[in-house]
Amino acid sequence: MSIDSVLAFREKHDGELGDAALDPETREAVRLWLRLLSCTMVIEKRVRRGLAEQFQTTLPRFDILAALDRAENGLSMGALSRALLVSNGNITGLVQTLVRDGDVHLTNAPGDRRTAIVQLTPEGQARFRAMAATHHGWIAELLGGLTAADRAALLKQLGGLQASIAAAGTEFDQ
Amino acid sequence: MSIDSVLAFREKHDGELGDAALDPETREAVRLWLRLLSCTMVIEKRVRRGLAEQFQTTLPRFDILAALDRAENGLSMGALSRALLVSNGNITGLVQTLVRDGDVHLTNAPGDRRTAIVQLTPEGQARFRAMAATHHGWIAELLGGLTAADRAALLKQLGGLQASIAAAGTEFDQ
DNA sequence: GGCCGATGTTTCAACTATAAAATATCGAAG
DNA sequence: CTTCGATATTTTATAGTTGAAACATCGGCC
Repeated sequence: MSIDSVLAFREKHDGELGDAALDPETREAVRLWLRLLSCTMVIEKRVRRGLAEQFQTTLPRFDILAALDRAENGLSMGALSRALLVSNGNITGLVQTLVRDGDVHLTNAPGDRRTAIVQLTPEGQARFRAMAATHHGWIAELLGGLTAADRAALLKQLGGLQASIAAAGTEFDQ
Repeated sequence: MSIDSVLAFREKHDGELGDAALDPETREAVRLWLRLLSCTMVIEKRVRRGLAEQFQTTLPRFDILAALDRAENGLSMGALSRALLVSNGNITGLVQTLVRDGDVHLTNAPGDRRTAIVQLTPEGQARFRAMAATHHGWIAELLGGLTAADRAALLKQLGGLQASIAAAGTEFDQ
């Protein structure tokens, strides 16, 4: 199945929720959510496939390397977990495989024997930067059909969505 | 960790990719992709948590029920796989648990003994519709901070993104 | 010094997910 | 009819993912 046919299918069924009586505002919100999800999943699939085929690695491993490359002096397990929005236990397993492969190494945080600091090895950093360049190319390709103005507008609207989500989140907390 | 802090972290690091020399257009495209991913993941997490806590079910199972509720006369395994963008083998396992729980049943396609047709049972449909109503409420809540105009604009822009992805996809195919 | 709630990490069971190989059936060409 | 490429599904091996429980350590408080 091509990416085309996926989008065609999604588009065809987009919004046909079978909800007899549904407030139009809610209906539109759900429609928006389904489209957001569809876009994300298709791009994610493309990246996942590329990482597997060209670099024999996986997206979660790549994500960890990316987070570590951004951080100057490594990150703790907990910080990685929060940065990538995944559970603590998940990070433990992923970091173990990265240690095995020589991409990262673990040290103790000075003065706190609980926290383990994960850092890129030089080889890990080199491997990551090669992958990142290719990865950025895929993204540029997938998003290349939009004009720079389109991309800027979408970025801004998504910023508004983040704010909306955050506002809903604070309501839960109270 | 609250949803707030997730977004705060993502926002803080958004775009800081550590890529020394990177074409500004590509850099912006990657920034857009990260923000898209962040929004999707946070919403998905909220839905996943709600389904687990309030209905003791999971997002993939809900997705299958939703696809079947949309389709009038059931869907084949393959059609479900394509509709949900997941692998065939995955569908097999998920449908098995839904059959066990009495939400769906399987019949043979008339005239083709290869294809199995999955259909909602009356109980499955009733359970799904109750969940869907609550689900729509969560979405409306998370997206409620946007104006109707914002949502419409975002929907349209994401349509453009789908077109861009599809265009990139056809290039791969050739 | 010793308790003890809070914090950081790992372990565990259950579930999702994929690609590739295996199985079953179809349908048409000979 | 029967062979054979194509299609639909399941099986298998490997990896990700979660929440909750278990474990380890911290840091204040008495």
